[in-house]
Amino acid sequence: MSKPALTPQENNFQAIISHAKEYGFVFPSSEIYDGLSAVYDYGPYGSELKKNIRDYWWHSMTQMHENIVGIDAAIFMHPTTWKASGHVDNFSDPMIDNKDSQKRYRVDHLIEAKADSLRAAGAAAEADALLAQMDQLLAAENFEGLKNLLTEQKITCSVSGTSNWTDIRQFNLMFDTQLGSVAEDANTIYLRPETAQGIFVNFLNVQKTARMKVPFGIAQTGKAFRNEIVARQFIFRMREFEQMEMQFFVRPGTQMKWYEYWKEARLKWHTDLGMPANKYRYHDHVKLAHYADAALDIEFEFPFGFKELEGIHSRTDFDLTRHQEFSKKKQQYFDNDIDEATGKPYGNYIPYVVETSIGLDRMFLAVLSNAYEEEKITKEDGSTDERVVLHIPAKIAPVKLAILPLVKKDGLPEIARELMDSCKGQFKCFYEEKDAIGKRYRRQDAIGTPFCVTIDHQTKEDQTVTIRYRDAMTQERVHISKVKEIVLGAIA
RNA sequence: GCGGAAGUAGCUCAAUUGGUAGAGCGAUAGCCUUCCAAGCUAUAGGUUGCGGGUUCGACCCUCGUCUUCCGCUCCA
Repeated sequence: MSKPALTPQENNFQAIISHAKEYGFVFPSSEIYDGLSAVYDYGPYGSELKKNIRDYWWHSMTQMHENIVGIDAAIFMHPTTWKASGHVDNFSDPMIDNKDSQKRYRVDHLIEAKADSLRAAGAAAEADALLAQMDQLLAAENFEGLKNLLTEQKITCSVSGTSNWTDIRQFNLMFDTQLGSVAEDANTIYLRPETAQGIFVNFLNVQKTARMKVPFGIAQTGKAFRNEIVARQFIFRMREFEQMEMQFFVRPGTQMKWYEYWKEARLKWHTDLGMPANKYRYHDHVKLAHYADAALDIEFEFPFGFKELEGIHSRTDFDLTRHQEFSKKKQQYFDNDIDEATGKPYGNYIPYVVETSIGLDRMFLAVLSNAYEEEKITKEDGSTDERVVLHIPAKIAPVKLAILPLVKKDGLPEIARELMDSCKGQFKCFYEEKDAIGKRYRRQDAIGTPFCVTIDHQTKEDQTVTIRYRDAMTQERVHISKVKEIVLGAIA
């Protein structure tokens, strides 16, 4: 068996991963100990880029929308939170593999399918009994019993047609740990598998203290943790990842209007950043999660195909209602606005929620893979060359401006240092006087610096410098005093 | 998790049938002073992913393990 050739896209993805490591964007976690599966660290330029993406999002949410405020909730939450949210019940599924076909199934799906076929054959009572038995075994976490049930019911794999099953295993997607220093007194708590619940449990705190009126939103960025069975594709699916999400609380009945609004608004956020529209598409969910009445993904064309980048979910009043039930604390809002239909205030209700949730690490990967180019250059003498350049939008580029004295003598470094000092308080700058100027330009290309400024001997005569643009590789002379405003203009 | 493939310096790769690792690029320091990586000098950097086994001797053979990639699978 020969090794299948890599497609150009896969090849490109490998190159992006290598580039990310080589230039200090993303490192495998604990690499000196052979790494830790599906965990990555962000390096000097990676952490700048990630922070810039987060800031751009935060700014667009909490600063550009007067009715959105932010919070920063803890990763640890009361364990009941996850019972209310449904994660305890729905986030851990008993799985089983068929040894012949090597297909994996959720045990409950297999049994439900059998029940459906029984019902179709007119044995509705038998089907109900089967499901009742399954629920009982699931509740008791009796995996042996469940496997016996599969055997008794002669449930087979649809691919191999055999019932050569492995043992049932539980995959709990939530990480747990102990709260409290004394083990026997400890309670099991979970690392949050999503950030959303931190917003829901603070709904009234925020609404009251910030004096918010429906419709309004609460934004948050932060880490979430999922013990994925398979976590792969670089930073696309990690066990520890960062979400940027906003829960928008609306009057019941208006959720579809807001769902449409945020569907448009969120795609616009991406294109406003300069990301290409043709690499985006919507993907409507056909099968909805238990909490949603509408849901879609904004997908991005990664090097390995179109994949989910962001989700827009109409979560109804599911979460707040559940928290009200479990906490016994009312989660309602009093709406003083007049309902034109009745002439009276809308009164008390539990708001509906439209969620926008984007993976920061995925956005990082989208930006990086979109930016990466191995560009062929034709030089003035007709020979060709190649450069690796990251076309990162200037707004979020790790370094905005590189300041380069043409030579490191004749007083040029002093002028360059002066410019450096006047700019570095406003945006991230990089100073370098080593090596030929062309080499320094290429190094900046590799980390996506949009502007380079070169101080030469003419600068001493007329205070002009050369500003060189990353994408077009063109350059022009401008007065040294204009440099700061050119950069600020591009990143505002 | 299953199946397949791969791990040698920061990167790309070498190293006859098994004989105790080299190059280019890159990096660092200096010289040169030149607007798109190409000059000169020097330096650093590897228990060959890790751990056993076979052998006089292992980068090479073998077993295990870790990591990564591909295909399934899973994914609020």
